[in-house]
Amino acid sequence: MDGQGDSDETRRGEPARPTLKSIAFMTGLGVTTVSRALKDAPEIGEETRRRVQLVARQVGYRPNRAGVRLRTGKTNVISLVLDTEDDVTGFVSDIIYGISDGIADTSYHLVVTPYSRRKDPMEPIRYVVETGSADGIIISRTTPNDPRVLYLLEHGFPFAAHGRTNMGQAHPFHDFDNEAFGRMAVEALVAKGRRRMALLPPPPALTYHRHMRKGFADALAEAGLQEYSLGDLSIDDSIDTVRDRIAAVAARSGAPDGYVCASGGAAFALVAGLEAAGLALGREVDVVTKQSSKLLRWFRPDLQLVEEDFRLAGRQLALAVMGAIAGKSASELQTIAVPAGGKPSSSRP
Amino acid sequence: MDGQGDSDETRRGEPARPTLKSIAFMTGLGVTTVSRALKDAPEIGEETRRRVQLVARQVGYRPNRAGVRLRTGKTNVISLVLDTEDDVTGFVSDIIYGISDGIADTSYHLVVTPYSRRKDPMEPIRYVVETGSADGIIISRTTPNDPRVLYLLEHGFPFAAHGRTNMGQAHPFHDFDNEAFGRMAVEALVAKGRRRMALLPPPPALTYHRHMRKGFADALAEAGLQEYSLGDLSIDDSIDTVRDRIAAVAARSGAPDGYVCASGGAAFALVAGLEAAGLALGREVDVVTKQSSKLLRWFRPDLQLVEEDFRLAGRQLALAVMGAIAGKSASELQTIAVPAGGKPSSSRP
DNA sequence: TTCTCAAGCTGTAACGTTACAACTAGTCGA
DNA sequence: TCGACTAGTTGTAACGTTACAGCTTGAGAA
Repeated sequence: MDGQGDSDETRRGEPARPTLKSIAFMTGLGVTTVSRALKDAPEIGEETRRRVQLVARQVGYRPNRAGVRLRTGKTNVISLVLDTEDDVTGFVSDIIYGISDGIADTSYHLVVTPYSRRKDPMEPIRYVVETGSADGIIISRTTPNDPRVLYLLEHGFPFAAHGRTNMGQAHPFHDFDNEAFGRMAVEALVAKGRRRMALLPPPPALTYHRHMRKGFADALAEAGLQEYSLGDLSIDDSIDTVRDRIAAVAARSGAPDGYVCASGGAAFALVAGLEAAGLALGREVDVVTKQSSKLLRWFRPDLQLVEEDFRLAGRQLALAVMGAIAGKSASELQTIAVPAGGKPSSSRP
Repeated sequence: MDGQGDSDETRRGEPARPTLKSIAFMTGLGVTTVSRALKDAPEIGEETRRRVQLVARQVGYRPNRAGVRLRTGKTNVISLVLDTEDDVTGFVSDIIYGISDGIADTSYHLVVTPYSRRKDPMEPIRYVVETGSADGIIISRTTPNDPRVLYLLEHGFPFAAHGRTNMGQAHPFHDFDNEAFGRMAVEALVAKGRRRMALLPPPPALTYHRHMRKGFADALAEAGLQEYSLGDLSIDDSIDTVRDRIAAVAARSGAPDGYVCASGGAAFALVAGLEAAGLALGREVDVVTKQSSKLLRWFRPDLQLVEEDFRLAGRQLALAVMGAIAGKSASELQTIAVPAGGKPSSSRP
């Protein structure tokens, strides 16, 4: 509609969206004044400010994001970088809802930027930073020496990591206390009289593998027990792999009688493997697992569950990135969620 | 960095992002020519076009989204409007991955716009349309007379619905053939010798409730059977509600011996209810359910499963919105996924 | 030679916003 | 009376892009 002058109607008869210009016209002020008045700049007169804000509210003024972004570089976007191979258990949706919750009542939008683990994990990060398509990034599957974290720190780009690193540089993160989980899981098994403990851990590349393993190992040591190793098996292996490997292990003599499982999804496979070997939960063997979906509780009542709240994680991550964008120091933007309740619980009375 | 002239470095020493202007300078051409050359406009000379495109590729030119958006109104954004109360089973992540897949290699970004079912479902729709913050919208939980669809049609705003409507107006959608599911579920139960069938349906407000109910009813009629009604129970009820109500029903004499369940999440609760009443799957009773997560198959091997592919749904929805944005007619943008395999399958050999 | 036309290229303005430098009017002190 | 100052307001330019209306050049027709 170039050169059609200051019509306030578009072709289809919708009222044109109000701009600073139209508010300036209505109030008889200059565009600059209106802009400043709306953001409570100090050099605007009290009455003018109120008048402008009243009119703006009346006509439903919403700043044009493209205009702001072009002029200031501020995108009002947070980019969630996701691994699309992930997520057997569907915790991603909870994280998304959590983030949405965290950015509600702010001007931020959430953009989902996917990548495939099998391709280059740096690719989406570089894209966002180079094109400036977001003000901040949320990453997950954090590793101890994460190249994405390094890159983002080097470029001074605001971000928050789901999980910690081990690189000697502070950065915003939210994490679940997997060390505490590992410890309390073992303690619960010990309390049930189990002695031969195995851990089905997260993949070794991820930082929280170490946390969980430490909690697990510490508690074992305290109880004077040895770990029964499952080799390189991890919750990232396919469901069928986990089931078959566990079935094989469980059939041996001296097999574990207590399992700690790092994810709800893998717990299904783990239990299936145990049962394939003829073992019954709560009889020959016990399992403690983190649960993300509520469904696990219906799967086997004898499973010992520790809740991990991914909505909370999403909310915390949102707050952390926004803090980083606002320039807060990293040390203020680090949170760790402790496992709820203190004791794993089963749904068997 | 206003008024600093044509420096090609930013303060932090990063090379400035190339713009049309910088490419124009490098090639010695005008900005307009470069713009036209990059989009293969016909009035540009063959050699010039190639030269410009070469340089652009070399320097890694990416059009500035804010610039395009401000000038043309094109946002290159697709908005997925999600109900944050939803999703016990976590299928949302699969839809998101599917959409991501569908928009890969296009210039579209995916923005997640959440709302709460308990608040106004129109709110996010109006927001997107009024602020023009996306080129197209994907909605789910479609109802037969969906006010969102009406609004979007009236405003000529491109969208795709996950699920059909019944409003006598064609629009883009993707749907799962729930009628076929209902029918084949009953047939599978009949084949197992079950006679007293109950349906645990989607909430009555959603369109696919009717589809599933029709398939269910038709197959019942063909087999000369009557439905055992579960009253107003639906898969949107809480897990505990479903379990308790099913347990109560199952304890009656003449209780159903065959159940059709509309969602994987609810199946957990349904089975829990049956077992609480002392019934065993595959013995006194059989259950056919749609599965979204792969996990259901490990829950009870005797469950009869019909796979619904939500990644596919996401991909189709993405194609449908993009088609709508491109101005294709609605009739070309309607797809229905048929249940795979033809027969519900259990993991019991 | 002049005119017309097409091909190829260019400059200007505008989208909505904000940084910046300026301007106006009024107040106050000397 | 003047100058200095402050509070409040303003216009201009620019962010990167594209629509549009030109411009230039050379070829071909008359």
